[in-house]
Amino acid sequence: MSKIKDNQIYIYNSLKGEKEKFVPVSKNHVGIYVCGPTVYSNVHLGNCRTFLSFDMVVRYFKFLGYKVRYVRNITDAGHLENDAEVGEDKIAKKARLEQLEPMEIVQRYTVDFHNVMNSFNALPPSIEPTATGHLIEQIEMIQESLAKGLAYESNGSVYFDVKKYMEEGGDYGALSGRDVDELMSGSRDLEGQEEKKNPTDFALWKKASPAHIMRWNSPWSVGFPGWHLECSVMGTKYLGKQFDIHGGGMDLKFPHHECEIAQGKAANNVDPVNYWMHGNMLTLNGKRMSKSTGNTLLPEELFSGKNTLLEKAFSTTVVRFFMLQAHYRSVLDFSSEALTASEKGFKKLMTAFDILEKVDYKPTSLNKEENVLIKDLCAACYAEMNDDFNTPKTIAKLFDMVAKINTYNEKQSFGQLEESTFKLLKETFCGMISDVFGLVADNSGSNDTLDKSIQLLIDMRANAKKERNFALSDEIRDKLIAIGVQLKDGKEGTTYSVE
RNA sequence: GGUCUCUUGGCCGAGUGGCUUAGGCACUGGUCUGCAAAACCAGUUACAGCGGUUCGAAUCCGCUAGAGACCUCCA
Repeated sequence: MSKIKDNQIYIYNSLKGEKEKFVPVSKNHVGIYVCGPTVYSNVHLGNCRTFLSFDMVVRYFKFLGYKVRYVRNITDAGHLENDAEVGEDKIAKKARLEQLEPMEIVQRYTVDFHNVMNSFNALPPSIEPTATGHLIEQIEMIQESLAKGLAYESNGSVYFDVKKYMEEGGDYGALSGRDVDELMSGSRDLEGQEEKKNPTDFALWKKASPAHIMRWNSPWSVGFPGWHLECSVMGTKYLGKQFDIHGGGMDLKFPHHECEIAQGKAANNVDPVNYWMHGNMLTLNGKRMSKSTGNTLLPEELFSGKNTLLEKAFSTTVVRFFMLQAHYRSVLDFSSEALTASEKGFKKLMTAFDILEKVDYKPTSLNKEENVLIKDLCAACYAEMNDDFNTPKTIAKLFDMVAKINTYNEKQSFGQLEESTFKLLKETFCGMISDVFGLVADNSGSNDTLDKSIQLLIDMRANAKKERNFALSDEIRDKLIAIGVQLKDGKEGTTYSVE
């Protein structure tokens, strides 16, 4: 519990445009809502970045001892498409093309999404609600807005009245820095526009066209809920009318999150969210990954290496580490070269991790300087994380620790640290890597049999060296490296690592 | 067209008024080794351009150039 007290987190609040002291609604508890995927196709790496960013955020809160309720929705209905078949549900379109039930599509890609998230070692949310599972609540929220005069019905559809909302003290545009008057004049001509009082008004309920397969009954028409409603409904239902953190990708800031604020405020007379967090985009070839433009990379292509952009296959853990090396609010460009560099650094980090996990601590005479240095490094890790989850800076500190760990290991001098300092080092270093960053060593290739086999070869090589039979000892070393096993000669004997 | 953001060394990527040598990768030298690798130590390369504010600016302001995001479904 004291860890919470010792670590005051500052969060960059998109709503205010600055870092703010994090004070939860309920002491030692965090309620966080993250906009989940629209399940009409495979999630790509760009989608993954956002979810992994917030996975790190949730993990850090938990690491400090907060009780976290993490809600991340599945959007399985309601998003409109803006090409030839305007007004049609994305999911419905795909369903017809593939001659499948809409829910079959939803099921397939939900499963895919879960598999991908698992492979990245992302923690599952506490609640993963679906839009279709909350239609009653959505209809109720529309009714509330209508009752308050902040929404109006038009031709079977219901729209949110932004102008009225502004007149009653609303601040539509505050999150995304937009001027409502400009939006009123600058909006494009979209289908259904004539039903609206003003171009900025957005749909709460849409009457379904005959081609629209996903449809439900409502007091106004057979149709489907508006694009922004589900998050408002599910966020407040599970986290309260005013909750701590709402996260999502930068691209959702406008209009999605702007509308969410308006809906929430209209329904409950309070700002629904205290801290808005927006993760930045993962780019490919300098441009944002996007389903609609096809500029994407799928996780499975990464693991198999089957993409012209990739020189080789990469593991999920390396990709995760790569992403953590950049701050979540910065654009990150994906490239094979950058990933290769990360992979090498990651291995170095994990080697030190293994050393620390296995080392036997025996106190010797105290080295005050080193003792203080380690304590400072540990404190710095927390300080960097507390500063708007600055993972790249935290990682820089971890690498400083790597140098220390390696030196201590080589000189067998962990004992020069106080026992409490050693424990702190282990807890901080290993805790940040595995608990907060969710990084796990790739031990896929190693097991007991392998370990014994390689140990046998190490012994044989040692004997060959003793007899100065370097041809044999080098052959063992070189052939092992060709297989992917690297021998490491140290003062205390030879160890190995598996590629 | 409107709104906004970014431009850091060979590459990735932090930083934000005066020592951060950020860190990683790569490279160079050294220690270790039978030779290597690994590890450690040391070192090199920088703040898009121009002008301004300031005792001092990569960091603040302005202009120019380039890139990107949002304005429409999108993490």
